[in-house]
Amino acid sequence: MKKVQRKARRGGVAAGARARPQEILRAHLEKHGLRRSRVRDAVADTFFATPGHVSVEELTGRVRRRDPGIGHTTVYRTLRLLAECGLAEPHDFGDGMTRYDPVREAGHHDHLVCTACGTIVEFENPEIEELQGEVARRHRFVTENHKLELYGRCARCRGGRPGGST
Amino acid sequence: MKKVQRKARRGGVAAGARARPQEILRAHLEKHGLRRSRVRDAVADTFFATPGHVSVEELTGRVRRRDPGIGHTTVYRTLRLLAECGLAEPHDFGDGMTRYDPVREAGHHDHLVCTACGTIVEFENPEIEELQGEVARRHRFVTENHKLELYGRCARCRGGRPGGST
DNA sequence: CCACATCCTGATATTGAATTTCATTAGCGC
DNA sequence: GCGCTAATGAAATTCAATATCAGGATGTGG
Repeated sequence: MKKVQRKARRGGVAAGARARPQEILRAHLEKHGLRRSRVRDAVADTFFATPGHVSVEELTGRVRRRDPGIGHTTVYRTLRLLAECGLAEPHDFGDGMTRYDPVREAGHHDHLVCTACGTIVEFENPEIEELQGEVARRHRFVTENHKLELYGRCARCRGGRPGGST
Repeated sequence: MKKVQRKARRGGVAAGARARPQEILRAHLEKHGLRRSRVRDAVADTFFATPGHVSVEELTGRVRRRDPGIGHTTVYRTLRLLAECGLAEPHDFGDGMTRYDPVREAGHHDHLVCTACGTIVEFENPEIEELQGEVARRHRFVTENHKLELYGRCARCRGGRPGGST
């Protein structure tokens, strides 16, 4: 009906990614006849040195501390590359821009987002994943991807007050 | 840290909404010193007559079939109003625009999205909700909201081929 | 080491959803 | 009706994301 898959891309090496990120990227480049470059490396290295959930703008800033001339266009492109080979995962946490998570280990993780301070906490929960699989199966879907985000207020932001629940 | 709550708004009457939507909206307007208007009613009525997951653009089209002069600005504003009193729920399914779900009954529902044809299927799963609650509690969050979306290919779009899984 | 085809880069322009602005119109208490 | 104030919608604006394109970098074959 529409073009829904734009963001939810996923490339070759995905679920069981083990080799070092640089290796995976290099393989991906080679496979597609793409070239390495100083700039590309700078963006990728910087990306993997961040704690996570960076926006493109933030990452551009970080990269420029190392190499001031780098354009945001290239950062966008490199992040897309990383997303294509499963090394970066795009997220929309509702603040108007896409944030990218570096994918370091195999396990998928989901997020708790504090609506007050913006803190993002990661968690894994195999039981939920299992139930999701059941739901998909029941509806005859083959899932490629999923996202789960819980929005609320973290302990610090509630600062003592009790508060409700979902 | 940032302004994360822009989209994930939620107003007064929320979880157990029972009264007719029009009543809830009217109460919300009165409470905030806002006025009813022909246009507002047209947008709200049209919205509740849609099957769901409409984009603003689509809804504007539908509303204009009833009242051609209506501007998209007003549709945006009215949807925000509806979201504020818990009658509409904004979603980002990754196709570049926000889609709104009319909230008719109490139960929260989540979505299966086909990445091929764009079909959106709703489902409810109390067990998952329960596990989500546990996760939040474990991290000392009080959740206000959550979203869970499973992306994959529906039976029709797979057209026989088997395919993998998450 | 060089030439060349091709990819990469980044300034700039463009897109498109969403919001703001603002002059005008409409709702509502009196 | 009167007057206050909110609502409306055309137009302008914002802003993340993408496209364009001239010039630079890269790697290959000779």
